[in-house]
Amino acid sequence: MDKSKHTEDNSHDLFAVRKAKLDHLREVGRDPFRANVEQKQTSSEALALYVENAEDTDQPEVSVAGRITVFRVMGKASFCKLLDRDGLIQCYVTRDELPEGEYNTFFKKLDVGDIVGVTGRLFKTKTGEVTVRARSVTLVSKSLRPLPEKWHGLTDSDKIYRQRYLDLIMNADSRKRFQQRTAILREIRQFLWKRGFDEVETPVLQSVAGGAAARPFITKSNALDCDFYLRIALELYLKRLLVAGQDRVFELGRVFRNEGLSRRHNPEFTMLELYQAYSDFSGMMELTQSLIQHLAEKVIGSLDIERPDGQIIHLGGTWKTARYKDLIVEATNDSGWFSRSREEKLSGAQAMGIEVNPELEDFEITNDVFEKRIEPHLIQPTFVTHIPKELCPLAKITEGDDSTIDVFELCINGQEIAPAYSEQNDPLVQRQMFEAQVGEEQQNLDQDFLLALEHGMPPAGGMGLGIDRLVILLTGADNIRDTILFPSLKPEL
RNA sequence: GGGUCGAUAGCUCAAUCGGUAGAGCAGUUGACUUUUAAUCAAUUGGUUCCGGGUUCGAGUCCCGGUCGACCCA
Repeated sequence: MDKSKHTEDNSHDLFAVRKAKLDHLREVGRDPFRANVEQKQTSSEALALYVENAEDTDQPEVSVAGRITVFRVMGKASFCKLLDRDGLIQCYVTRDELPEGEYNTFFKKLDVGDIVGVTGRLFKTKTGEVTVRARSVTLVSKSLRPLPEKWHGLTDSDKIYRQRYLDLIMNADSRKRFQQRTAILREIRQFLWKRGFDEVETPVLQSVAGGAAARPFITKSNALDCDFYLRIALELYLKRLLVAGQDRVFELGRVFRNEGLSRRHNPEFTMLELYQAYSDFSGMMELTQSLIQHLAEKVIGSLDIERPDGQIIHLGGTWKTARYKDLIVEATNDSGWFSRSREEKLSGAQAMGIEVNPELEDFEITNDVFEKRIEPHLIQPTFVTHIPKELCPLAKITEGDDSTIDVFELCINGQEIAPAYSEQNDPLVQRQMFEAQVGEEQQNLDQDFLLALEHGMPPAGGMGLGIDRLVILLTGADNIRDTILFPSLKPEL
């Protein structure tokens, strides 16, 4: 994009007009970028300093800084609004209150988008808006590109994602959502620190991508002359730390899955995984519920969350639990479902209108029923328990029922958001489960992890929480891309 | 991967049946010392996503491609 072409009349060329203004500033000895300015207050801090019912001359002086987003020149007086990290503040600028000549030769030539510092006393306009009466305006960064239109803002979804900075400048909703995401991450850490968990960092580059069933990204180390996988889960390294004696650990980090993109999937996404020795899946149930309730109260300020469709999700109280098998029996209306043959399940699922890959294993057909006919309807928080052992090789078998494992999947908002287990710590059983899972592909078996387990891992509860889906839930977003600052997109050219 | 829809000025959008590409905002010039999408007057600005084709004539129809959104897998 070359916007710097020169023509006779370039008043239509917004870049050229601003570049000419920039050149002029340099000619008269003002550096349009280098000068800094002291920001003594943010917009909201400044507004809070206003003294009600006091004379204008008794109001405090403030120094604010930010990007001009509104610019109204009305002859010898002007209003502009500055956007900073807290929001907007209005400034009132007049010819007579700026230093001699500044108003006409400098201030009026500023543009929407420029970043300035403004100092002056507060006052209230006749429409009641607390405003800074400027006695000085300092340009600290000239903007060479126009901002999107002020009323409609930026709506082109492609531009919103590719030029997120414009979205964040223009759309207060978007700013708020990402501030909430930041607050969620902060409050997760606060919550876990209080419970004695330590935050750790484990490898992103792994020679075996384990801990989940997903296709990894592959990359290459030049120095070590070998391939690495980008991690698909955090689990196997965190459990090594349980072996090491770190009884309460968590990691909050990016994982990568080389699979499709959708409203609910981004190739890189953020996971919380935590492990607590001498706990189990029921301990995790308490922790998960408390954590999410804490986040809702602290960040959103309510335990009732409204979805984009208006439905309310109630996060208060003790959440419902339901056994996987009971949900399946209810959905299929077949109390004998689990004793049916593979072929009977296949035709049963098809009779429910589910497109099933006929190659699928017995338990996979059942899980298709779960994912397509049950999970989407679990809007209110529900712990789904006693899940078939085939679905997760890393958890302990339920005592008294060797077909299920000590697990829950927390479903909210129609999607799985957090699985938790009583972690498998029998190295021999773990090896069998792994071997059954990887089949012939022995290179996908993490021998080093099994070696660690053979040294003895304390019994532990573990939990994984998909942060992006949690943010969708708590902020009422309807798309994962609206919760990720820079979602994965195809290159433009 | 499949289906549907979309891409026109910096931004948000129009453009009838295939017949001179328009508006608002932004920009430029002028007026205006309490505005709130400020107002008033004048005015500039187009590779209609890209490449082919049909046609006297294509933003519009056809074919191929790129990117995106939604739905499905």
